[in-house]
Amino acid sequence: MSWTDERIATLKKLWEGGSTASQIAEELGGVSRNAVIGKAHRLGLKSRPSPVKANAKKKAAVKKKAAPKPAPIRKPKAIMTPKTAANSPPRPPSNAVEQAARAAGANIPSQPIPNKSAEIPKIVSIGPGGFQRQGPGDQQPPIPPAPPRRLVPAKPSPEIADKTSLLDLSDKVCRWPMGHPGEPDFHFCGADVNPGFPYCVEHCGRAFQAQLPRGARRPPPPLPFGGPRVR
DNA sequence: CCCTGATTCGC
DNA sequence: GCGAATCAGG
Repeated sequence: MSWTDERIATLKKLWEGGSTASQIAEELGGVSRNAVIGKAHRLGLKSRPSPVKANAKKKAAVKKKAAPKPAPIRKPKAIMTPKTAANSPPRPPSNAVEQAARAAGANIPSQPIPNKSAEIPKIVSIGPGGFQRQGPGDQQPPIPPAPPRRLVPAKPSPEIADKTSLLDLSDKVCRWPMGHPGEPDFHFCGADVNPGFPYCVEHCGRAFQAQLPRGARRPPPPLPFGGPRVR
């Protein structure tokens, strides 16, 4: 079978549609899975989740078949025969020079990723209004021209304007977190605390299982998150 | 073992 | 250009 325009179009469609090479081959008929993959690559379309390529962890000195195969058996395409060619004996690479050259020069990493020496958890300081203060070592010279970035409003966004920030916490306000840390509008409840508790009455109801009154003495409630801080 | 895609290289 | 053979991860 030859690759007619129509067949190529089908290949493209299915390939980009997410079908596996096997499925495509079956759909097209008359071609093997390998043929499909080979054609796909030749067409330039590629890069679909490959089990092999997904990881570029360990460098594998890929040695290909320089192995002298006495009987190059080309089998009929329709037949899949289990192949067992374990070539353990060291084979003399007939193209050793080529391989050496390839190993030496041809394989240059296309991307020398500028590694930022790992990502160190940075301690940031939040200024009034929720701005993130810049530390002495935080300067980033390489942004001289005005970045197309949108400027932060002079006053805190309405979203969090009235919200209780970390710095607003005290023994008198409810520390119940609203939202999740890292979210833009993460804040704390901030309502008046239920005396003796880190939360307001409402959130005490959520933090502490209502269980209870047993004797005169109020048993200590189940401790949430390590328990209320007593100061 | 099966599956997958990637790659090589004789044709 | 084609695709079998082979590799290698899931």
